[in-house]
Amino acid sequence: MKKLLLNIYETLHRVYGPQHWWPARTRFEIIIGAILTQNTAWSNVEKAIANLRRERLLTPDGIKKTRKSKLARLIRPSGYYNVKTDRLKDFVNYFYSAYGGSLRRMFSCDTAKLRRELLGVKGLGRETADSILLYAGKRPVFVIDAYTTRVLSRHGIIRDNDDYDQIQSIFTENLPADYLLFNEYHALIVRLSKEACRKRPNCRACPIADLF
DNA sequence: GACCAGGCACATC
DNA sequence: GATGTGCATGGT
Repeated sequence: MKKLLLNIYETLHRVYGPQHWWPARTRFEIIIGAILTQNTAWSNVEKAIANLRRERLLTPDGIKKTRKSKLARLIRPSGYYNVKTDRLKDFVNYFYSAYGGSLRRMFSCDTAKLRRELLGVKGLGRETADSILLYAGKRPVFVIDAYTTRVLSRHGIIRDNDDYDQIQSIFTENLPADYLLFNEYHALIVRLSKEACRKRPNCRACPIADLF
């Protein structure tokens, strides 16, 4: 499995090149994006992010001080806007009460402790917490999302009923705990899934098909 | 007009 | 622990 996973990574990296993830300007923007993209197409999240940026609210203080009704209006394009407004508020409430709104302080925490804390915030599940840890915190935590599950399932590496932790352990038990590797690997999986592995798979365009 | 998209909380069994 | 449901927009 170790060899297979590295082969997949090397092949994807050779074919697609570095992906430069996460698509965001700041660490805080990564966190906002991670929440807004829950079960939502990224193109819709971009519109919401652009609205927040235009209003100069893409900051902890901006989210904290803005009324829910206004936040909801601005993030409307990303869908589930009432739910997500509460999630943004819940996150910044935690962020201020635990770390005084300082990303540097939050990310000076031990990874396991911070993950437990993030999972304790309503609205942050495993994927969102892990995305924050990996892409904003630069921690070697592998993110399992719909793309990852789809690719692994289609190539027979997992079964359909494997849960998040089981899938994640395939990566963490077989790869070195390297932030840059986990970042690039996950981004490449997303790229592969979009290019060749959608609902109607184009397996002839799949660069890793020969590795199995 | 159906179907899909980088989840999650909550109720119920 | 497993399963079902609500949340909502914009692109194909």
